Amino acid sequence: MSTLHLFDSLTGELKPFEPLHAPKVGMYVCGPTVYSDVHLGNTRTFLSFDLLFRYLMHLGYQVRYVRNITDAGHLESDADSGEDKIAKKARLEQLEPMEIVQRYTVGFRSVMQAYNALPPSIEPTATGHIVEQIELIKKLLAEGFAYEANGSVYFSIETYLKTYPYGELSGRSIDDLEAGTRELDGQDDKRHPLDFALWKKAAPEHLMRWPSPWGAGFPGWHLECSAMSTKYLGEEFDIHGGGMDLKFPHHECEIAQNKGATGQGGARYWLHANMLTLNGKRMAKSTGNTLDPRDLLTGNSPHLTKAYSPGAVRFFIHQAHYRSVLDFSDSALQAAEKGYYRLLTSLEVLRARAAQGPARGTWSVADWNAQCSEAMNQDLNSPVLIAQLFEAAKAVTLDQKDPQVLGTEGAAELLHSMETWLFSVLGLSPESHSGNAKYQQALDAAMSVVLDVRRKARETKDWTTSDALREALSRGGIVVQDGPEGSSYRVE
RNA sequence: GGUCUCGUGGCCGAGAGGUUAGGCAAGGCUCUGCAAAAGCUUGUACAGCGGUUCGAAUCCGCUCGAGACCUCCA
Repeated sequence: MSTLHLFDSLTGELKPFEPLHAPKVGMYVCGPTVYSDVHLGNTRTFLSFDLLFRYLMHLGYQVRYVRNITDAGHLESDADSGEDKIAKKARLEQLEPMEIVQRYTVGFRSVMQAYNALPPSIEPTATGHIVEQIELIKKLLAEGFAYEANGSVYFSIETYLKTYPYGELSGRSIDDLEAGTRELDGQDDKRHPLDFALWKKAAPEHLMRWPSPWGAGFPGWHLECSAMSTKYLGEEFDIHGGGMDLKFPHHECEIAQNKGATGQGGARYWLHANMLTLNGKRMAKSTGNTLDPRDLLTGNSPHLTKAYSPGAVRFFIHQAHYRSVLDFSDSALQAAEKGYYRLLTSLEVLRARAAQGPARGTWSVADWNAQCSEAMNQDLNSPVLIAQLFEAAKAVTLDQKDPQVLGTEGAAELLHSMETWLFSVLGLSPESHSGNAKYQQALDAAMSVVLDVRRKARETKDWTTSDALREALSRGGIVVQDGPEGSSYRVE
């Protein structure tokens, strides 16, 4: 029996997972900035952490999962003239900033729900924690890690370096970082180019603003996560997750803020989910190389040939390891969908299995389950878990011919286990291929009439009529299949 | 320019110093009026060039290629 190991970005190692206060686990994940629709890349990250959340609960942990909503807006640039992203969008659309926030927050939640991601335990907003952020700045000022300049407050990297290292998470040296520093306008207030803002003075036209001891302004980019993770999970907690692109500077700064204020770096395990690429390039709102997760469900995108179910998309995502770059393509998604439906069919076969054969079969469900756990324990290796599910499907097929394979109790256990892995852990939903029950009933009724006519034609070997009917139905998206026990149909 | 990651069979994607990943597609077979579906089965891959080793796709070096970060971004 193995135990859960997670890859910690800070040490670059696979570490055995030992919670600080088992069976409680604290987990913080950087959520979306709600100034536009989430794209499929964002979705992948959140589904990766949903998988972790689910697996931790599967292991019996009581997880407090905190995922923030960034609604205070980030600067567009580091310059003093920088404009709040949310405020900018608001001006463009002639809306209140909080209207933008509300619209995209609702959109984000509906996408997460559509893809069967469990809601986090707490979903705190940055604007709801201005007080905590101001308190954190006060603490950093008191500790000497921050300084005020012209109504703004900055974190001092030089001071910080006297006590702590900086750049550990991203593996960067100060020299490297300085080499990469660019000249930006309006940075006069900063003492050092690597310093970052904790509080920014708001320009008169800036819409999102709050009073503070340093005047009207708004919080810096990295502050909210430090403030909210500390508030809800403590100065030291178990897991912090986010997208790979947040590693630097966001998480690096977060660690510095935490250590500066509390002496603790925050999380003990830093997890980073890798990017989803489209056409070999990173999906990003700013470049337009994006795919809306909702479009996958309608098929309404130039990148798609058809609509997919949320389960098929999730299956596709979990067929790659969360730390690998995954390249999206319609054909890859189709391949995943076919495999996924095969597994669901196998599950239906297992559900319908007659109680026959011995109690235990020759195929060990316990061994199989152990292998599934082993896969997930290796840093959430969902691709291997899925490969195991196909092994189970193979056993189900063998069992159909020979009930000695699974046996009565074995089959029941396998069914329960497969459902657990597929639905509870991988977060796939037990979907029906059909839609609305009322229309399904009506269609069944109509089809039984048509198939009956066709059956009569076939009995008299009137292949012309029978094939014409099948052809016509096929054009309408109904596939008819003839089997030994008659004909069946499915909608494609 | 700096830091780093990756390059696996037709495609997607695990693994990893010697042992079958898995899925999809493709070929063959079974079934079948035909078709479909389903089942069985086949393929022997790890960018290139060197090196270490009894043995490397897996370790080291170089080359080529791709990507990420260095600037808000999951």
